[in-house]
Amino acid sequence: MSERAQSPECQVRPYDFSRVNPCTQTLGQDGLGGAASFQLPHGVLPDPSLLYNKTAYASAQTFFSFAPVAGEYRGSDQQTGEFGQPKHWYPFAAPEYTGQVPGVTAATQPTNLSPPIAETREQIKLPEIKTEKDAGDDYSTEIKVQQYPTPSASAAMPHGVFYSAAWNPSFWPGITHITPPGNSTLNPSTPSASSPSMSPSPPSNGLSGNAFFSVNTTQAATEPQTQNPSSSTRSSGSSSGGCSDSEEENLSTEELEQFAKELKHKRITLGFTQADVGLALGNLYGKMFSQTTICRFEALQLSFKNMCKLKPLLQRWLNEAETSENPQDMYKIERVFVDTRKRKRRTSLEGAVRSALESYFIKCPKPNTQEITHISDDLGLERDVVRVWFCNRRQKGKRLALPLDEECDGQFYEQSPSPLNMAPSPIPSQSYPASSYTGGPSTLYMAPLHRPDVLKQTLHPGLVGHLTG
DNA sequence: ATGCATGAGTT
DNA sequence: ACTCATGCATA
Repeated sequence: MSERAQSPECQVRPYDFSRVNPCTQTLGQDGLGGAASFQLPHGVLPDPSLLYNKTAYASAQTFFSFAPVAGEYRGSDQQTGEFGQPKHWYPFAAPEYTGQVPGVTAATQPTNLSPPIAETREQIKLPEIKTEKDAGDDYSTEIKVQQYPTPSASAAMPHGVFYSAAWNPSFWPGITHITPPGNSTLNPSTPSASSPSMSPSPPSNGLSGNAFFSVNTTQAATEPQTQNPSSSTRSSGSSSGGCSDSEEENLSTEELEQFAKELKHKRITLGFTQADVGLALGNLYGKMFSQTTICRFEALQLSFKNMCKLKPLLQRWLNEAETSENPQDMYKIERVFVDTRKRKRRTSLEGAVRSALESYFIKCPKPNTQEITHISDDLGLERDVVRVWFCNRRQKGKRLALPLDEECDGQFYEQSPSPLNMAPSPIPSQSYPASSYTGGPSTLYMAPLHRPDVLKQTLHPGLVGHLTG
């Protein structure tokens, strides 16, 4: 069994809403019609150009010298509701609304109305890596504000061109293999929103001119989508089987891919942001999600299981949104939460350090305590930072198949017999295929590996298992 | 959109 | 100590 064969299959638990994400992103970041995008993280007007400027990972080379103390922490001090809009403020983490009745369309009654509190945080700049040090006071009581954007933004219309969904299905259980001859999973010819049937209810947004806006009421209507058994061997793993909680059916990759695309498309058409969707889910079904998650869902960057788990919810939301008279209501429910918990300040690793870590990773993706210490020592990082980095790196490696070609081509990293022997090779490897990041969103999800053999060298057994079956 | 962090559940 | 789901913060 692979690692992913874990059982908590239906752990769609209420979660803890004490930490609700505030992401106030708006349309435009989707890499699609990017037009109207006025998001204000902290009252700072971002430069639209920035959003797309994925200036690769400037692979700092060769030295660990201290980064040019160019403060990277934006001086985002406050954000005193600069939107004339009223904001509902929940002084204390709203009690879980898990028990909410599905169907309560956006009717969330604000318990308390208060002016948002200004949040003040100080910036800490460290030479190389920025982390929180004594910032205990920094984020002890941050107020998260969720404000809703103007639906009109939906004017920015996509054109049906999405990223070339190329997340590697081969990492998912059930997806037997890569490139099955013929009916390959990655069929660019997504026959999805092909039927130009107008939506049953063009939202009051007045944006109904999208001829290609197809709504498959059949599919969306009643979520029970137990369809398409075409998915070969799925879910074999955890025999925990019975997931009474959510209808996580056997979905095929195509389906998910298809749905993700559809979701994104329609979401944008309806004028919702990813954050809106996440919020709406919470209000409608009691499970809130962040912009990040919705984003990852659309980008197919979640695990297969996770995708399957979320699909039904999103499906329902989509259905609601399409049917609703006032889709805007769905996200009008701006909320503010107070997160009293402290979170370590996100450390920002310097390019060179990342490269070094990457090198280490290639040699040994799973360093033990000792090795971690060694690495952290060598790079002058906190052990935990290193540990977490590796965790995330592994996780990332599973989500999207890394452009292994690049990594494997670099001959210098052979899998040393004994990882323990890792030599601190600060060789800023070209591990980070910066090139691939410059070409825009679509290039990121590049070529899913088609070389299981090569994979073995780099990935762990568990994954290989899926590949070689 | 993605890097780093957190926490629950596993192994 | 790891995996996995998820999210905050940031580019």
